[in-house]
Amino acid sequence: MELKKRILIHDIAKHLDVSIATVSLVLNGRAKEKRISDVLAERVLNYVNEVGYKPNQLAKSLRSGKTHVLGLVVEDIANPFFATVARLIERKALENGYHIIYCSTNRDTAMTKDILTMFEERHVDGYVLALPEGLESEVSALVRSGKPLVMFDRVLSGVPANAVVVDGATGMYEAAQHLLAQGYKSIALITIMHGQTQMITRRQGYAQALREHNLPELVSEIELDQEPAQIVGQMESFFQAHPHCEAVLFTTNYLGLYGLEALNRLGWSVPNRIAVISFDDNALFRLYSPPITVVAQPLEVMAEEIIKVLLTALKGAKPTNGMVLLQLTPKLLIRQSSIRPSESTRANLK
Amino acid sequence: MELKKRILIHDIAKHLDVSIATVSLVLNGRAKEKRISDVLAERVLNYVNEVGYKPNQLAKSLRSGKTHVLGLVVEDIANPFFATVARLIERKALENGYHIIYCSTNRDTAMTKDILTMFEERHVDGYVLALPEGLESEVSALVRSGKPLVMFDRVLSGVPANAVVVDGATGMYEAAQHLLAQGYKSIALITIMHGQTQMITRRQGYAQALREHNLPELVSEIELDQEPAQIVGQMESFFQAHPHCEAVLFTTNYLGLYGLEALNRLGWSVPNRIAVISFDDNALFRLYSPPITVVAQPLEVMAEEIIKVLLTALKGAKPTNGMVLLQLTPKLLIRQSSIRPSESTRANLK
DNA sequence: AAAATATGCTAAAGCCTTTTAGCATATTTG
DNA sequence: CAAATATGCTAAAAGGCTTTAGCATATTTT
Repeated sequence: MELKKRILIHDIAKHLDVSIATVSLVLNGRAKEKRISDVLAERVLNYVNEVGYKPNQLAKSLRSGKTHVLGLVVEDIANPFFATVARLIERKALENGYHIIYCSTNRDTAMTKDILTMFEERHVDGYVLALPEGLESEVSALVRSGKPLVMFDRVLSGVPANAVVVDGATGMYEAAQHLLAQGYKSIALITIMHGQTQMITRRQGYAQALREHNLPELVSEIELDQEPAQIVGQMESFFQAHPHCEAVLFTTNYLGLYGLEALNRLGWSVPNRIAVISFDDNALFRLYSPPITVVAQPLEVMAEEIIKVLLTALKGAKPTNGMVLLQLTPKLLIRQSSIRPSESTRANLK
Repeated sequence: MELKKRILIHDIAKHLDVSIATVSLVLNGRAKEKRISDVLAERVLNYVNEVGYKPNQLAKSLRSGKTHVLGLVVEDIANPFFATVARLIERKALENGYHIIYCSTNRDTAMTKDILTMFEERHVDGYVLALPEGLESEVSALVRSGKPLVMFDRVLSGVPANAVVVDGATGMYEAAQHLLAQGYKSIALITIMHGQTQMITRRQGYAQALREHNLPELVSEIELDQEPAQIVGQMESFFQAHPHCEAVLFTTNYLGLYGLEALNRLGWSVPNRIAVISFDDNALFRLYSPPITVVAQPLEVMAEEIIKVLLTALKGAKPTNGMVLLQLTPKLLIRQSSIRPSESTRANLK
């Protein structure tokens, strides 16, 4: 009833009447280096192929210290931004023989600390991290330990680590300028309460644009640790409290979603009653009526660079090679939601 | 410059002047069973806590054969359906001390075969699988090997494995009935070409509803291995070729998306020119104008049941305990996109 | 022709745990 | 009081691989 026993390197060696070491060396491409004759190397390879021997990865890892697993930490794998980046990273990692083990933090610092510990226990070879705040010392320690590591989307302030981020300041600045150029004066920003670096820079872009035009800021900070319905409600209240508001910028895709829902409920039509721009593109924004103007992040490039940095660190032995800090430029995709209607249209709708 | 050496079980034993075995047994909760005195057990636990010793998971895994890692295979982690299920599974797995390693298949059978092999090499403790066709023998072998395994979303025909699926036939039947009840006669179905089981049953539900009303089927099968723009184009052609079509059912969320884009381009307004229902709910459908009627899958329950089945198999020793085949009932969420406009409204728009 | 070097391979240590068999000593039983 | 059983713990094997030091033999150098 038992299936045939798993074949071991020992069996290969025995059958070919060579040593285990020889088989191992050949299998790891160190035959030349270790002066195993070509003919023997080939004999080994052939037999291994023939019987379909696959080394036990656990044993390999235990001995070599390499697991060929990358730890991916995102805020929420169900968020299209992270899901898409994860998908792209996954593909490129796989192409290079690495597997992904992932966890969602849900912005919970304590839980994230556990996740990092678990990843360490599991001896992941490298880290791809989009972390909540409060893990500065942990990540610093990781960096110091020399483990390949890339932060993305956001960084931790004061932690000198490789990072691939998007220039949210410029992105938001351009978005705001686009609104200002059309004569909008009362432009709101809806952002989150946590001080993640990417949110701060996005807000700065908005602030600078308004400052240049001597216009006052109008900002709502949303506490995310509440039910979706409450968040929508909070936004409704905000809009109601600012009936003069003509345009609104959302700093993330999910805020944009909640915002659209809030505007729906209020019956504020877009863009007639209010213009809308969100950070971070996705299918919904593209297909919404009207299509939503967005600051699109270059996801593909992002994933590519993340993996590139990581692979370099994984291969290159140089420990203190200096950090890579890559700032990618987002792209304002102007769609209908931010185009000021003609006066006649507005009048019609009054 | 070097950080302090990682602490080993050996160090613990030495410091406490007990054997390694004792420490191991205590740490694995087998103190009682192996008659380690309570006082010693506590001494061990205290010291371990004090110095923060964490066993090397690789060594544990190698020795015990358990990795506490689950392999998750989905069609595309960037698809909101899979991303959401992944998120829910992840949470519950973590609660039970399991980590997730995942891969997207992209409907590529050959690549998926590799993925399964890799998972096996990595000695995952269990599998959660939404597979493309063509892996019947591989999965059968896995099942026979006794590895805990749950298929979800779809099954492989003829493979007797645990499975958690959604009753797409009933879901689509009800959706079609809803349209028929409103007097729609020419109802199209847009589905994919591949013969995945879940797609087949969804189509059957549609077919049965039409049959009961003696209405002809109107089906378009989309080949997914093309560019998005082409898919949209194909749907446009389909609609143009069937101008009498009054309503359309999409069998997946992404088909629904493409379909909405196609209808947009054609200028066919929903639901005035054509009623729309899609399988599988998500934020876009909820927020779209008009909101799209969907056959919503019970994602939370799904994830819960998947993990429940898996954990039972992981704990329970019984190898041939019989298979679990769970069929969950989806829910028709009627929104505006499938509500037949009054005659006057229609006339207005003519 | 002896010494040095190159060639081709292997023995065995090491990675860090878990787990089994079993050794003393103490207690109970007949 | 000897034999049986219980108690509390440990030595050592096992898990499957990588890697280092080094052993013969063959070839080249002085």
